[in-house]
Amino acid sequence: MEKRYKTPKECLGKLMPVRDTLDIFQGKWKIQIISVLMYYDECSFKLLKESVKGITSKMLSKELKELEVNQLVEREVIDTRPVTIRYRITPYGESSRDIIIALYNWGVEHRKKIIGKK
Amino acid sequence: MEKRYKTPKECLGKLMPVRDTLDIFQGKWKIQIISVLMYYDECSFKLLKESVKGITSKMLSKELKELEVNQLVEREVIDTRPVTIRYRITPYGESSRDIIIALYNWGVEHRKKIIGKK
DNA sequence: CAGAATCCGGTCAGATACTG
DNA sequence: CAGTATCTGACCGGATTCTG
Repeated sequence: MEKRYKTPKECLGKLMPVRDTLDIFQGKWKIQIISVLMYYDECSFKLLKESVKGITSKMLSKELKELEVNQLVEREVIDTRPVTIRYRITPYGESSRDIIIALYNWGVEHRKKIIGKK
Repeated sequence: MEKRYKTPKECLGKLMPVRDTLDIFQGKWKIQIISVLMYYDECSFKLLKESVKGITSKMLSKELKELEVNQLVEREVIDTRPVTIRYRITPYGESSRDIIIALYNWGVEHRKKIIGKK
C-alpha cells in the first residue's frame, strides 16, 4: 500500500477485497462465533450460546446458517436420542485466523491505551 | 489459541479484546474509510466520498466523527477561502494496518476461491 | 437439547434537498 | 467545498414463547 497521488479509481480496486471480506463477516456476531469455534474443537448450540455472551438463540441460529452457506462453519447431525448437533469450524473458516488474531491483538493494545489514560 | 476442554468463561476472556475492536470498527464503512486514508497521505471530504464507493455525505460525516472521537482519524481546518479541510489517519489509526491487511489478504484469496468454482 | 415462530421497537442508512 | 436537514422504509435484533 504505497501512498501519494492516487486516484479514487485506483483506490477502489484496492478496496474491493476488503469489501468482499467485510460482506461476509459483517455484523456483530459472526467474528465472535468464528473465534469461539477456533477455540473449541467442536461445539454444541448451547455451549456456543453460553460462550458468545449476549447472543440470542435467534441470532445464533441465523448467523450459523449464513456462516454455513459461506462454508466457514459446518454442522453435523449425530443420530442419538435426542439428536446431537455439533458445530465445527471448516478449514476455510480456519483461514480467517489471521483476521481474528489481528483483531485480538489490536484489542489488547487498545485496552492498554484506554487504561493507561484513566 | 490452544484448543480442547475450555469453558465458556475462559472463552469470554479471550473474546473480550476482539469485542472491543469490533465495537470500534463496527459497521459497513469505518474500515473502508481507514483503508482509503492509509492509501492517501491526506484527503478532502470530496475525495473520500469518491473513493469509498456508495457512501453518502451523511454517513461519511457521521463515521468520520466517530473515528475522530476514537482518535483514529484527525481533521485539520486550513484557513483559506473557502476553508480547506484535510482528513488524515493518525498514528493510532495506522496501528490498525494489520487488521486491514488481514482483511485484504483474505478477500483476495476468497475471490480466487469463488472464481475458481464458477 | 436445538432451534423455530411471533411480536415489536429502534436505529440504520439511503434518497433528496438544502446551506454557508 | 464540506457538510446539515429531513423523511422514510428496511431490517436488525431483543424478549418471549413454543416444539420435536
